Amino acid sequence: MSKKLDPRVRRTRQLLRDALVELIDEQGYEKITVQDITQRATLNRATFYLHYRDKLDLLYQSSAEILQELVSSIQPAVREKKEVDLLPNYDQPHETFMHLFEQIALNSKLYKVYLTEQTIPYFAAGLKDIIIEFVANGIALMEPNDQKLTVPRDMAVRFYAAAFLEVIIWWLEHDMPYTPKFMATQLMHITIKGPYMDNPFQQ
Amino acid sequence: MSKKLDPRVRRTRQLLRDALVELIDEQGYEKITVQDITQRATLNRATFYLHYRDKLDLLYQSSAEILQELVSSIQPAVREKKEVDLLPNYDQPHETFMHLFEQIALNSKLYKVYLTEQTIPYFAAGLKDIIIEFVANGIALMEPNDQKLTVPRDMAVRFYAAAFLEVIIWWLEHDMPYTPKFMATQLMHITIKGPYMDNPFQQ
DNA sequence: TTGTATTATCGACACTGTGTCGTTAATATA
DNA sequence: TATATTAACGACACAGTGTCGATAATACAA
Repeated sequence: MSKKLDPRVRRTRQLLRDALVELIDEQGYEKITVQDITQRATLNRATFYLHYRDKLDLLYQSSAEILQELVSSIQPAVREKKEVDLLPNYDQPHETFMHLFEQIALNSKLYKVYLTEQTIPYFAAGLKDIIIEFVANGIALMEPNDQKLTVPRDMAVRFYAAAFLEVIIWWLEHDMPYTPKFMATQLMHITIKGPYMDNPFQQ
Repeated sequence: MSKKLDPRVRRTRQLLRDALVELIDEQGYEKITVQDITQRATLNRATFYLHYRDKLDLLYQSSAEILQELVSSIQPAVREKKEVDLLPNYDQPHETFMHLFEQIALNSKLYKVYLTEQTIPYFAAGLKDIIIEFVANGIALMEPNDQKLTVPRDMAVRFYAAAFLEVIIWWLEHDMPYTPKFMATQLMHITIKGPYMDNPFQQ
């Protein structure tokens, strides 16, 4: 991944990406101009165009890189586990989602800004796609038979993926009041039992 | 609501709003300029500024109006019902959500464009807020005691609201393959029973 | 340590889109 | 039909964009 890239180039790109996050946090994505970004990064505006096509391109590349790191950090941890350990268990947090929360906590400033700023394209959608993968795998492992699902499979996958993403955003908006382990456990609880402790509708 | 507004003004605003939806569908929100919008609406660019501050203002006002219509159309239908009829039931679709799907179907072109275009600010968030209200009311009616919820109340509310919104988007993306009644029933199923017909974790 | 290739800086340019004039034309309603 | 309201139109200064060519700085290899 990290080729022998000129340190100056890495420095310049990092400055631009940091400036972008800061400015989005302060003013919102829409209001920002390339001029603003290069000014904050203490770089010449022409330098920006040596690295990115426009403001959106900078956002896309930053997002893709962050999300790639997220996936890379979770895959190996999960591969070590045996399949049986990945099955949901009411009192044990799911490994994948625990790692997900942990990794996000390491970059919480960026995730919070990118996920809560309403005008940011791509990032939330990209993260949702990643979670969709996880959820699809989890449901497939638990129940491969479509007939034994309460609703169409892809509807269920989208349902839980969006719900999980929302809980992540909730957690960031509240400045991470619980540990990743606790959060992953909570997801397990609500997914398995639903919202109510005593559910009169369950057989 | 509808004051004695000059017909020409209503016509102009409608032209601008229709042009906005069309152009977002064709090119995406970010690429569109005020010039594009007025050209499509066959209006002078200066006329635009007599009604809206900028592109975002047009989007906000259109969104707010559509969402206001949605809420207005659901409230009276629900008020007629007795409280007991609003409690969830496994084989009956929830009234509120059935009306929600029906109302969205009446304006499906706009909802589809506004909800699936990733770069549109506000609209999805606004609809989510509305659904949050419905969900919060539903859970409060079903279980007023916080101790008897599996997770913190506001976490559960956000969880299901985001999940419901995602199912609406799924439905629109697939060009409404099921009736509103069927969709509302499906939501009831997955919310009450979870994704699996036979759930070994339920007491 | 020095030479060379790469990258950043700088000032300038044409271009697009914005927001706002003042004037003139069109039109809804009384 | 009169009149008040709104739209159309052309013009303007301005902000931001994307791209030049020339010059300066710097990383890295010999």
